Amino acid sequence: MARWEADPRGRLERAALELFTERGYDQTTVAQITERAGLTERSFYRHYADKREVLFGGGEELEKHLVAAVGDAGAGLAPLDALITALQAAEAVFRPRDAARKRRDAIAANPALYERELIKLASLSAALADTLARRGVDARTAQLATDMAMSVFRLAFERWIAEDDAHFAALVRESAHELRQVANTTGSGPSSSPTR
Amino acid sequence: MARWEADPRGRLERAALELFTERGYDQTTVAQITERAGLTERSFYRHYADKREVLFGGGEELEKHLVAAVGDAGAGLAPLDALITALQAAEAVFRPRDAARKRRDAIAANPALYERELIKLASLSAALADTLARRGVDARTAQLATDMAMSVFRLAFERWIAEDDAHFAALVRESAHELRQVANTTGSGPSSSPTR
DNA sequence: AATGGCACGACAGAAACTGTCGTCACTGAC
DNA sequence: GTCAGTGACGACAGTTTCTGTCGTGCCATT
Repeated sequence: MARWEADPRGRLERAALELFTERGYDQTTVAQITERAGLTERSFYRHYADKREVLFGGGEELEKHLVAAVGDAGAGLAPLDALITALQAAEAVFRPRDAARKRRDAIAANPALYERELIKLASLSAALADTLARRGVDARTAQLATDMAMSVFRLAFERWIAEDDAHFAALVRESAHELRQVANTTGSGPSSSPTR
Repeated sequence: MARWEADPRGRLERAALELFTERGYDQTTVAQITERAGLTERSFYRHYADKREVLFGGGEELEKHLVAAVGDAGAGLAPLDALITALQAAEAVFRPRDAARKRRDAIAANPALYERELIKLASLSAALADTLARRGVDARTAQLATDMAMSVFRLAFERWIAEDDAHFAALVRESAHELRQVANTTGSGPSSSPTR
């Protein structure tokens, strides 16, 4: 017989999301989370660097997945095209929509959690730009392309969460198309009609 | 005679930047900052919501300045053009280059500070997008245009800090030009030659 | 059966932050 | 001139987050 219950991280993450939803992030202490999950406060910090981190367990998985996808798609495509292509495969590592929604609501309700969300996205962005750079793309070009791709990603993800039967890849394509329109609608740039 | 020394915020911010530079953010306590600035720990939290905030005093000023500039430039320009035009006036509210450099180094050396930097930029981004939206720009278009403008801003600011006699407005124009090139270099978009 | 690794509990403590109350220079009304 | 605010601060206690350290018992390897 095992000395402790299984899957401590899963228990902590579920307990945390419940409590954050019930009473808010600030009003729940780490002691309450660990009490509900059935371990001690000290053990919480063995699994997570700080209190916020308990909501961001899947971040590395998404990063690895997208970095690999950019590697695959990178062949003959322009940097932004490679990124947009890779993004379309992201839905595979998303949480179920309702869990993603609860998590999003908790983050939106608390600036400290939003800060953490931002640095996770920045880390993802840096990893993608680095992947492009390793494939010979100029550093500034990689940065600009990745920033645009992340803008598309955020927009598509918001819409994916909001619309019950949305298909993420389609939202990515639509958003990327809109982004290119916005980039080109200008007095000084090419006045060609948008992509079709 | 005044009961207390003048400019407590200025003293706190200078003391904090000194200490962060000398021994790092994590290794300096709020008590040390307030001791050097000549007041108590409790008063620190009357001026700043938390320890990190002491490095981000000028954020509101930049935000107001840019929001106003977008309002002025908004007339007949496309959203992204209005933002890029506004950004070119940002240097007026920058700190001296050496102070900006120290601040940047402290932020780059500490993830917690970088998180705060990101949420400040996100707040600026939201304010700019809101300004566009108030002028009748579609919400998604405003978001995409603002994200691209912020990408240009970050890139231009990095270069402004790195190069001793750089002119910010010129860096903004160059970076915006590069961004449009990257957006257009694609198999599906317009294949016209870049802006000149 | 001995060995070491690993995940956790138990405990102590530093540092970040908050609540509350008292103090005193300054301000404006009278 | 005086006298009740007001505002900025000090003093102090308390909570919560986070860290350091050590001990314990299950488990796998040999």
